[in-house]
Amino acid sequence: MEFRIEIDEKSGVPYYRQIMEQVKFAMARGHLQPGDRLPTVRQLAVDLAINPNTVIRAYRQMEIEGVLETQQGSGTYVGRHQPKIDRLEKQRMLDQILTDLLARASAYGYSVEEVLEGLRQRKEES
Amino acid sequence: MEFRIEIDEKSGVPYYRQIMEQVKFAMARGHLQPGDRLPTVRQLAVDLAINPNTVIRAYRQMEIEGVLETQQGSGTYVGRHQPKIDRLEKQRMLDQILTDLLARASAYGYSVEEVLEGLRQRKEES
DNA sequence: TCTGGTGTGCTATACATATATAACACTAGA
DNA sequence: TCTAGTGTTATATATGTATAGCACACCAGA
Repeated sequence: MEFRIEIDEKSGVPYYRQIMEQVKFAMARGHLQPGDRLPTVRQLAVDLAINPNTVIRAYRQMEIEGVLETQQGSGTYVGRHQPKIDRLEKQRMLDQILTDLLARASAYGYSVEEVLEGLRQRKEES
Repeated sequence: MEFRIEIDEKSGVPYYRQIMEQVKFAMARGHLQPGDRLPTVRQLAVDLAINPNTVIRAYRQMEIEGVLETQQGSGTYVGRHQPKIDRLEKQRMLDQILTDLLARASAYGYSVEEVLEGLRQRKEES
């Protein structure tokens, strides 16, 4: 399963929200299918180096929303009701990421063009 | 001056950070030039319908970083003396920023191409 | 000089976020 | 039945975020 969560500590976005967003995006992309088992609370907490309560908060919130189903003693699973992530929301998230990127870059004197060029080189290398 | 700030209440990103990001982004794309006067603390607070202290926090943080200069009684301005940064460190920082970006983008399922396209659009807008 | 607009400083309050720690309840498998 | 692993709950603590309100200091212009 190509499903990995990463926490950006510098983004200012609460950890539990980052977890929720990435799980939902993975579901929308099909990387997480209904019935799939999510990482355990404890394991994900260790992987992300955060407190288990923070993972619980993200999972529980998504269960309330109906996108996840938890079975105490067994695990947390992807529910049948897929979250709706429309084009607008995807665009908004990309905008947010790009704004954050450009803000950091400009703090070091980079222009949009320079960032663009740097990214092109990255792409070529891979 | 085509410089406008908007607050996304749903994003989870603190208001003062959104202000900082957008000011820096406007600088990067040239919409804000050194010496330009920023909106007053009170005016921006009214426009964004937030508390003046939140605006102050954003401005003060950027002054500490050296990107803004405040003149009490007069206003807040884009700094004329942008911080000098060692070229090597600058290059290293761009690498770091790009790495962070790509990690975050991939966590949300965006491809390098999508990120590139988003950046191109940003460039066109400026 | 006076006045209005500006940034600054401070206190207080409320809420959100994340942590640490410990216990509890349920499930699956040996 | 026992055990390990799972999600759950609770308490306490620290920090971050945003608000409200007030007083003060500085500057430019009338």
